[in-house]
Amino acid sequence: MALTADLLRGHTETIILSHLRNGASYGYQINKSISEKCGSAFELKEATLYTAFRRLEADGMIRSWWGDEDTGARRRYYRLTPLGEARLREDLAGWDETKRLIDQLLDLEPVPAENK
Amino acid sequence: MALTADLLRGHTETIILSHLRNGASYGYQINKSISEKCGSAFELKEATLYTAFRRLEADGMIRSWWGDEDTGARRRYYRLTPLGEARLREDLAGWDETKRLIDQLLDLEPVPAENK
DNA sequence: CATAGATACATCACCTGTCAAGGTATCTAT
DNA sequence: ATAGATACCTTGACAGGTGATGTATCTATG
Repeated sequence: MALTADLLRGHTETIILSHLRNGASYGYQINKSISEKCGSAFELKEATLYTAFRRLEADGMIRSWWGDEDTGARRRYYRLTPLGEARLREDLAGWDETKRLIDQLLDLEPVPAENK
Repeated sequence: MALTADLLRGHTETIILSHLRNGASYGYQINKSISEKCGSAFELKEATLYTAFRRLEADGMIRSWWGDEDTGARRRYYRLTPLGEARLREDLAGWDETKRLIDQLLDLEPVPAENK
């Protein structure tokens, strides 16, 4: 298992939603932003990104439209829907809970020593 | 996506290895211990557990043997190998890094505001 | 003694998210 | 012209998780 390959599985959608919090953006931009944020530690693959976009839009979490650029390659913009905003809030809470849960399962947290 | 379904994917092996840190144990016991630790929040499924055991043993991370119980159902015990101990150390470090990385990707960490 | 439930192991087929590989098209710099 | 960046997309394969199902033993209950 690679250092950061399967460990981020399931977080892709949350990461995307989070990147749309501050306004609409498009795929390439989001990917760039993510890459810059983690240096060489991790890279969201394009295939993963676009399949996640599909899923999120099919689920009504984001909406997309073609930009009207008259120069350069066309861009498909995405923005959060109200559903997506709610989902993001849930996911953030879920991540917080997940962190605590895994920490506990790995004995990284001092557990109240009343068992045994 | 459920609250804690796909989010723990990839951590199963680490969780198992961690549970073997304090000595040998067997599948059912490990599963019970995990369940108790997280209440109703999460449950390691048996199928998941046993396939993980297979993988870990095939990779030389754990070793197993049949217990000599003369009463009750037979038990297959597992213990860490030196390889497994090393792997656990790596995984724990990896988890720490993963936490920081995801936090950053979700804008949960104050990032040095020198970009843009 | 029949029944239910806990203990304890195991396998199989399926589902889902990830990703390598490949593709298209436009603009900019040399 | 050529290379490289920008920008999108699809396909097939893979791997881990899991529901369903099966085995066998022991204990408690009426």
